[in-house]
Amino acid sequence: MASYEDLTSLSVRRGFLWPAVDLYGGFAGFYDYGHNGVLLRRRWEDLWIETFLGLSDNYYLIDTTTILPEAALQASGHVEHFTDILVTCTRCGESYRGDHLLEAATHEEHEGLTAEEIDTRIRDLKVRCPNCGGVLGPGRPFNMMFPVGVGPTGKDHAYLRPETAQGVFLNFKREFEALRRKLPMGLAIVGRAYRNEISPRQGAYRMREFLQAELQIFFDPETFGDLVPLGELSSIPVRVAWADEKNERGAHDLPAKDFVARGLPSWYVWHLVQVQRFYLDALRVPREAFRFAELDEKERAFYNRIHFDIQVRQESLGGFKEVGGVHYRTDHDLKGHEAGSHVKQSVTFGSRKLVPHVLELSFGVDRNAWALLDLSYQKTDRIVLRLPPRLAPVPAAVFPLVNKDGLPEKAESVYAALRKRLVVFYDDSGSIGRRYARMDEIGTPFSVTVDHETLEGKGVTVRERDSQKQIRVAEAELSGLLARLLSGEAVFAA
RNA sequence: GCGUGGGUAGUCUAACGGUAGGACUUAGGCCUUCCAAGCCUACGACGCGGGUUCAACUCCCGCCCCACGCACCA
Repeated sequence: MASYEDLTSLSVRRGFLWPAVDLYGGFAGFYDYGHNGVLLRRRWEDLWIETFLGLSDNYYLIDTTTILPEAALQASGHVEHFTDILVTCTRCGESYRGDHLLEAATHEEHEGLTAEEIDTRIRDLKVRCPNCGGVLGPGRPFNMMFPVGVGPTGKDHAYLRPETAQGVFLNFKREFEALRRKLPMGLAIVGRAYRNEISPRQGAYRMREFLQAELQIFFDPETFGDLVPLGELSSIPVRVAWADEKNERGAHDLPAKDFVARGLPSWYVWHLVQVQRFYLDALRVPREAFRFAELDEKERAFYNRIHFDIQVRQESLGGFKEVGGVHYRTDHDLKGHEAGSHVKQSVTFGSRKLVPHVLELSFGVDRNAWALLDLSYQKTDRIVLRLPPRLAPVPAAVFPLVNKDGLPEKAESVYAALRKRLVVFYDDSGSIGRRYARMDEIGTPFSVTVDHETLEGKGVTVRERDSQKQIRVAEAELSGLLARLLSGEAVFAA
């Protein structure tokens, strides 16, 4: 159980993350990572890459620019759909989306109007503030994308990318050739994206600059289901909250085949199962703290036909919170870029000529890192981060039991040998108990102590974080055993 | 963006219109044969800017930042 304050305090004290630029009073929506935060995040990324690129031998990582010219984001639909005209009441100060006000007054769609057009219609229709009846002020455009002036004149309009996905779509044809024209093809990016959030909140949850890990899978909708057959997965229970249950606190289990019975494509359900495995088995998220949440048509982004959020229940954020999503984007993006660029995006695969469809597995890296901190946090007489061993920033530490009798020298040589294979931390300050406690706070699963018996050739002790129990291990077997404990090949048995 | 509450060492917290105190942490030392022990020492703070005042951490104004509620979240 971790309160928001518990986690921010620990994060700052132990070098995970904190508000950016706090030297100058802070910068809302931006966070910096310290040494342990970066290690945690990178271990999550490694596991993500291993898991999701491992779904096929034709899935790869690419890397693309974070600044995109207006034309590309026009074609993707972001320039239009990302800009809202906001209107503020001059009396009570409430803000509204101009198109929503007009829609309520006329029951007609008013998409894509300029601020001036909205002002004119509000005046003509005598629309007043729905809250207090006051006079509405002038409309002003608000774009969720950060504009960037490129070149000496700044006249070449560009934006910081609002999602990594567009970088993949822009490179689809290049990679389809380079990867020798095979479907399905998966292209992933782990990189930064930027959104000018109106009010960033809750630490790493809603930021203006954040890390995404996204895999775009290009496939032929006619055959994809045969390539990833549900088979024995069809009876696997999947945690879900349907759109009409989204406000409920929990979720229920439903066999995968029942999702298909409800009309979802079997290949989509197959990927839900894989994502759930990643959370439950690899990240060790407790079953009751995980769920997919269905989004109905009103909640979905303009490009998604099927959309389930991936949610993790976090005490510090007040319940289930989105950490990712599984999005069926159809051929929306490639068709959009085909129309915008006048470059054909259709390809020939087998006997079919088609514009491939896209399934997007999208994850917020910062949100996932935060969720891990939240779920791992345990406070009794001391604080312990019960991270899965593989995700711990520092997997092992080495201490001399006392600083005399040649123990520090021996411990340093054990440390020197271990660090050739692992990230290890050496500490000889304070009492032995204090050193264990320090490692517990950053989630280090195993601590090695050199004592007097070590000098007699009786090996070292290995202490496990969660049980505080110890086993004695011969020096020659130490690094091999630690490696097996971390990978999960061996279990700690005291 | 609106409203409410708030901002004092790394963390948690106290007080005051006149020398900003403690606890924990950290570093060094003594001691120590396994879970934040004890003793000594040291480092370290009033979010930023302006105003009032002989004097402002304290009062006033503006800004920044944080939490919560509303709105927003393609």
